[in-house]
Amino acid sequence: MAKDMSYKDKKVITIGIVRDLTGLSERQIRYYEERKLIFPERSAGGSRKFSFTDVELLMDIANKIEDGIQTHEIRKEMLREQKKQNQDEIRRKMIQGQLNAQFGIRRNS
Amino acid sequence: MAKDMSYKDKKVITIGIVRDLTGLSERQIRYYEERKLIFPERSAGGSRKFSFTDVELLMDIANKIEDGIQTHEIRKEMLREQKKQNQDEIRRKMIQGQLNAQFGIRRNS
DNA sequence: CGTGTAAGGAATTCTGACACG
DNA sequence: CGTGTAAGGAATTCTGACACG
Repeated sequence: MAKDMSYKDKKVITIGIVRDLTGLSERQIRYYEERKLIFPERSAGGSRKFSFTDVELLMDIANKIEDGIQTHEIRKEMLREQKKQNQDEIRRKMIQGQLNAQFGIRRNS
Repeated sequence: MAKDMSYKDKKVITIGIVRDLTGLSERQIRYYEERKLIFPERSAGGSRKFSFTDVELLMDIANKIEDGIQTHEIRKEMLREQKKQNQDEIRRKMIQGQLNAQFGIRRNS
């Protein structure tokens, strides 16, 4: 049922490692979280946990910042992409629903 | 040239996360390293860094320990597998070498 | 706006050792 | 042999704030 995440999306990397992986400062990483560009999870004790996807996203963000794009703009971009992907998802499911209605239940929702 | 490791083999997970992921105690994890069953890397400050592959291996190890197999046996098993894989690798390269000699250089060593 | 930094505290990790069995 | 635990210290991470611009 629930999308069961590959390694790439598992939140298991602490901020120090992310710093080493991206070359960004911890300050920058925390700031981008504050601006809602990334969403690390938390350990029981409160430490941030990132995924490889987050690491890649951070590098994209860093590039855009260097190009002078503001975090607010980056966030809006990301929301637009998110919205588009959601719509594609809905469309896909509707088409699948049509097929199911005509030809019966199929595997792979 | 150098095998460029997928996410699965990157050493980026600290011991606390590995503990949560495997259900093992930190003591057990450190002990299996001491017995040369796993080989975490180290951060600049000395903290262990594991990969997802290590995490999976640890779960296999834990199962074998439960079955009463000793760490020394597990290590020998692993060395045997390692050896076999190396031989397969050599064989593969030799065959590829033969092909190259007869039909010229090909992509994908 | 984006980032550096010093501050103080809490969580994390490390090693070597004693214990049990 | 494999694992728990208390011990002391060092490395890691956290938050809120001041600074600059």
